[in-house]
Amino acid sequence: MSYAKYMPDLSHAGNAAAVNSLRSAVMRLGRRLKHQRVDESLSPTEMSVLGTLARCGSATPGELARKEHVQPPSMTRIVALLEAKGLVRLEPHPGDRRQKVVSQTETAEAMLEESRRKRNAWLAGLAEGLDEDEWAKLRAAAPVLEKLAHL
Amino acid sequence: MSYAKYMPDLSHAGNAAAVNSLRSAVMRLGRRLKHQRVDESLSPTEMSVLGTLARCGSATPGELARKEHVQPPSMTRIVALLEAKGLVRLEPHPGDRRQKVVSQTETAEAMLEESRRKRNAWLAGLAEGLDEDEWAKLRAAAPVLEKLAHL
DNA sequence: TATTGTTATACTCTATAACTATA
DNA sequence: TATAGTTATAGAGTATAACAATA
Repeated sequence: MSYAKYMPDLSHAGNAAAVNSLRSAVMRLGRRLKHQRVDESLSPTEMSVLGTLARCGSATPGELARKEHVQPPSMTRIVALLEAKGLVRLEPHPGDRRQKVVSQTETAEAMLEESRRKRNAWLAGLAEGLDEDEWAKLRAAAPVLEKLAHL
Repeated sequence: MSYAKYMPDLSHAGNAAAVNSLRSAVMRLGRRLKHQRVDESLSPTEMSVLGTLARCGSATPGELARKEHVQPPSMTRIVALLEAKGLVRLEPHPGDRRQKVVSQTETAEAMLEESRRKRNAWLAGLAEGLDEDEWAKLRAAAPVLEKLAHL
């Protein structure tokens, strides 16, 4: 059709292969990482709620339900289970007696840290098969992937 | 404790931050990509079975159960549902009349291709917020991530 | 006797609908 | 009257146990 110098957008076509490769690798790695669980008794959503609380500090059941894309009754049950396991604490909402405030306990914090450690160790073990040049490329791309994940 | 030049292993400590960053970004991106579904009526495992069949060509129900980390009775049900939807074909196993051979249909192939397209488009849209330097880093790391995902 | 796949049944997770308490 | 959360109930997905057919 036309030459590259007149079509800067062709660089996007060049990126298409990279995008396809990234999608495939990220989804596969993500699935395998998810299997590295530290507590088999917690469901994926329960783990996710703990992660959200770790990021946000605390939240009401309604906020959690919206963030986890789950209906309020499901969150009621999840929060009750997490409380029974000593992983979250429930307090009355200051200023609205209908609401509650959910926050993570020290136990949950320690469990999340152990979970991150375990997954990091698994990934690092997998990456032992890489040479120094490949490591360098990963180190360079890591911050970009993080930016992408939070866009 | 000691100096870097006497501890080449410290390069692994230097990689630890990258590993942590990668783990976090890959899991988050993976979760978000999983939500970009082309057919809401298929469960995650059903989609995964189709993906496995696309990679392997065909497999017996027992092989599929092992690959998907699911018990045989669950795979019986999944295969039956996929067959009812016209996404897989069942044939007798040549040489062992206890087994069956499951393979994907053209319909499934087309659906998977559309699914890849949709996720690629979503990811490419997200990555529009990156500059050329960041793109270059992603392009360089993409093959490494693919290698990692298949190790 | 061991293995492949199926049937019968129960458990877990989530959803919708109806209800209670508070705003 | 609207909103936050709960209770009651149903549906989807998976597991275990018991069984049939074949190796």
